Amino acid sequence: MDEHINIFKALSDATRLKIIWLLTNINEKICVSEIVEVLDEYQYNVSRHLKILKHAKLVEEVKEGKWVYYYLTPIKNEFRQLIQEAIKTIPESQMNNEIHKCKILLAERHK
Amino acid sequence: MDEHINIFKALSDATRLKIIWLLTNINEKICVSEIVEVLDEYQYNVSRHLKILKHAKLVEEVKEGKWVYYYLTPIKNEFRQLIQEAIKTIPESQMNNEIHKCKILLAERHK
DNA sequence: ATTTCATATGTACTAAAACACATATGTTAA
DNA sequence: TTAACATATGTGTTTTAGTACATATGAAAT
Repeated sequence: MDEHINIFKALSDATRLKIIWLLTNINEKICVSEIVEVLDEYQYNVSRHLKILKHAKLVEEVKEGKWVYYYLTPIKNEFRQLIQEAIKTIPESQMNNEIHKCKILLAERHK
Repeated sequence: MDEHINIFKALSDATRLKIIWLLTNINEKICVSEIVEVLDEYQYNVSRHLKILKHAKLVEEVKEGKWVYYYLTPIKNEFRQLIQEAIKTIPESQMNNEIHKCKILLAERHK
């Protein structure tokens, strides 16, 4: 019960929902400074929100040099599966072009 | 975006999640005093939580004499559908026998 | 008409979450 | 070894959410 509530709570903030939405739609890991740029939010706030998402077991992290990359925790139960699918249905139009900025940024990265 | 956040926010409280879980599993409308008894919570708190669920468009109400019955808002989009299915996967064991009390209470009602 | 019952809400209090500033930690580059 | 960069966190402040008590509203029963 508490685990489920933690997940709902983690998703009930605009910044955090955007992060999860991005990770869901981009299907790549992304580092803190990239999220900061895409969401145009303070670095310390992004870090704190990521901590909450990690606590809810929605994301995991991997360190690579100076950077810390975050990615969706692999799904291991039906509840998470359905929640992820629900998030997938949130239309891109509602993300006031964060996704667009993100795509440009990721394209840069692949050069 | 805000609508989705409102739904997640509505579900991120134990009392409210229990109410939605009950409605999901009982598949019947239920009145305020019944929820009060089943969840063993103050009447005024239940009323307030129901107001939040109504605001998130998760429940609707129908008045019958002195009583106000609440029921799940009929599902009209995929997001809600998936959220409902996710809630359905939360096992009864996590609801520390509220569901049991509820079943007894509903059985009484059908006499 | 008055009492009783079911539900909702005003108001005050408390607790929890979000935010902002400064700064710490750790890593790479110069 | 110092400077620059990426990320995290301590602390204080503000905002929001939850709770409790009293009481209002409105319907049914006496």
